[in-house]
Amino acid sequence: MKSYGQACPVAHALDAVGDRWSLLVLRELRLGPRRYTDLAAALPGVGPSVLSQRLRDLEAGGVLERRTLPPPAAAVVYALTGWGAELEPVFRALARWGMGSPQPLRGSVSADSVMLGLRTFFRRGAQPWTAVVEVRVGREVYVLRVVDGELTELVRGAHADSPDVTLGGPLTEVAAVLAGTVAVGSAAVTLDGDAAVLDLLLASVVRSP
Amino acid sequence: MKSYGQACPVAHALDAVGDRWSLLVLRELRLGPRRYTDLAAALPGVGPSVLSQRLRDLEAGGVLERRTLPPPAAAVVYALTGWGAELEPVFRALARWGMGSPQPLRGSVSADSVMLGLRTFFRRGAQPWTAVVEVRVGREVYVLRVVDGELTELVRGAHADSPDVTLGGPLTEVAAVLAGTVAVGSAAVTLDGDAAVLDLLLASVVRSP
DNA sequence: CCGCATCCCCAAAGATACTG
DNA sequence: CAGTATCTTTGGGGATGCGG
Repeated sequence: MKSYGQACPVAHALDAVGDRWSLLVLRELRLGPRRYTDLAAALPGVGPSVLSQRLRDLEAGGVLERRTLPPPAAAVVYALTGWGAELEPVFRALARWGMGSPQPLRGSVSADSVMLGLRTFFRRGAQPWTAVVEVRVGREVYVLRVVDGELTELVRGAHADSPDVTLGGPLTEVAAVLAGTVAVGSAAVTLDGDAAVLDLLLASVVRSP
Repeated sequence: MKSYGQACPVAHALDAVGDRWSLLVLRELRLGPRRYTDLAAALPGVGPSVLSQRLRDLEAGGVLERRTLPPPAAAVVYALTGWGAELEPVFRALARWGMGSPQPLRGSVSADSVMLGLRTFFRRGAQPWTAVVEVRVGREVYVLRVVDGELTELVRGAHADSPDVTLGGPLTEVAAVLAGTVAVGSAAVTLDGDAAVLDLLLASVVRSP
């Protein structure tokens, strides 16, 4: 796409990530590297040519990088660069603004989306706590680490450290629990480990302001 | 443009303001309402049909509103709605990210852009201060109000209150002064009023972190 | 003038098929 | 699995023109 031709930093940012699908591709990488096929599956309607075009543009723009994993994995993954990872405040601001929409959100919900909601609305609470929480939704596994009340890590995939608590269940149930809509006891979810840690987590997710 | 069809709040936000030119149109409204012709002039390359299309879409989406001023003005202006004004954190995040680009910003600089840089990087300092600053660049006039160290207002156009200090001059000179690149004394700018207030302002604009 | 609508042309997106 | 090739459709860029 053509550049806006303005020195304004907003225009410059949009030159880099303003194309259709670009920010959604990058959103998919917020929880870790993904393969081409994963991206295509997570972005219904994108079309293979547009996706590969975006991946090339974003790589050329220094926002993401293409990594070829060594054998025997022998797979290609796309990951955010340092500059790309700095888009986090942009995603937070966009997500908060989108949540405040007068019109309701419609469409399908993904597991990633549920987990990223935690990152968007996580607030450090009054008393610092430290824990590792594992969330298993469908066949996806996520790990989040809180150190001194700060969310320091939220990634897709299993983790080296054993979690203090594990929450598992179908997407809608886990989403309801994490959104605070349904209590843990009355939802069709499994809970292993320290239930108090999960309460601390839920208390740290503030969606109102 | 077609919806992304995802319930993700980021996707929903992009459904509303993700079209080409949309966010730049809204950026033009951050400092106050503008007319169609002003928008067209501020966005070189947009084309009248696309601009009016965007204005209609954004109005239908509840992001901006079309106002017909009463006679004798009898002009049409476009202004942000309440929800549209809440895009401010998105612009701040995008601008900060754009400034951190590994590639240099190229293109033309506008007076609005210079003033918005102040809003993007303004930080409340250690000691609170209160003042009204007027900036005259070219034939544009801007007024910014600081109350207790907080930037409470930054608008285009003259203001009712008389300013404590007025900075004036050509675009490049004023931009250099406000960016801290050039000292006030050695720039081709005029300064009327309390020079200490301008120093306080410049000290409140922190671009590094 | 200001605020668009129309028209034409090209570039980009969507969809499908296919290949190293 | 990771894309490319191809085709069709849609949308953007640019110029002109018209009504208020």
